[in-house]
Amino acid sequence: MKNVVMLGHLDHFDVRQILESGQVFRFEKITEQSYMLVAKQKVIKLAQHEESSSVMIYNTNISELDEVWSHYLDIDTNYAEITSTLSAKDEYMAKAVTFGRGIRILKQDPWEMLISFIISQNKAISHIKECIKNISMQFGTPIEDEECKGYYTFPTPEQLKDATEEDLRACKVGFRAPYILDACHKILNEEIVLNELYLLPAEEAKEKLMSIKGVGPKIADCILLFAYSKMELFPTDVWIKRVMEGLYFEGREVKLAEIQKFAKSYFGDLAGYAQQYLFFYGRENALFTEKIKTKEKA
DNA sequence: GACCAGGGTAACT
DNA sequence: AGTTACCATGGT
Repeated sequence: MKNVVMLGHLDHFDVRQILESGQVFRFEKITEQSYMLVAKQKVIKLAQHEESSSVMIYNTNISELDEVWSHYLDIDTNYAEITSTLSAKDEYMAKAVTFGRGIRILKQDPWEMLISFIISQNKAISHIKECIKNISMQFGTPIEDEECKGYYTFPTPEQLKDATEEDLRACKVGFRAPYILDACHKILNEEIVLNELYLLPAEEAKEKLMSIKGVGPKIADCILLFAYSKMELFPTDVWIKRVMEGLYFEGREVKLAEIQKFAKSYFGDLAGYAQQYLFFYGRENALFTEKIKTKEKA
């Protein structure tokens, strides 16, 4: 039976920061303090109390928390240690960690991450969310739930294989439609077995993923970080590139390879975490100053 | 209407 | 090996 579960005394856990840090796309903001989240073929509501910061998870129960959500939400990782190590690196990193101290890196489904980040290329996050919602409604399965209606699972490869390129374009994925179909085929004919990638070193897993059309180094890094917990990776998108150039390269433009090399030596096994704090800090600041600008104009 | 978004591919030197 | 045009779509 579904109910409510509370996570109390949990530091380094901010629902908004976790969901709005660009790692997950299947959520909706309900109020300032609560979100709906679709994951693991289920729908839950996450609500966080402003002062006590305790988290309520609606539409689940204790055993499901133990079996599913605790792992998904990365509850057992010691973020106190991670943040203190990163904060000691430099002043800016310390600021980023303070700003996003409630971030956790979720352990999401490899197949869903693969398709989601193929869609992500050269798109804004809000639009990525729309595309994924369209695809789920079109090809996923309605989630049977007394409390939460109108939600759909992310389609399996078997469900998605019936999609035509036109179907996918109708979901607004544009030129990425053939990429999605190629991913589908390579999974179904077992040219790539996603579960085997957990066991491979990051570099080998990355090569396999990049044999799929539309999957380059950045997208492969995202999949490996957000689904396979390869925490040493440092996905470098346009935001991270700007932040890194400003911080560690005196503002001059540098190659992706140079940023990767620096991040690997500077952040080591914590590169993935560092990347997430920097992304969240850099992006929220940029969006904030942009908002101020447009307000001044008006 | 140009420019940008959690980039990558293919066709060029 | 290193550049560059182009790729859909929506927002500013």
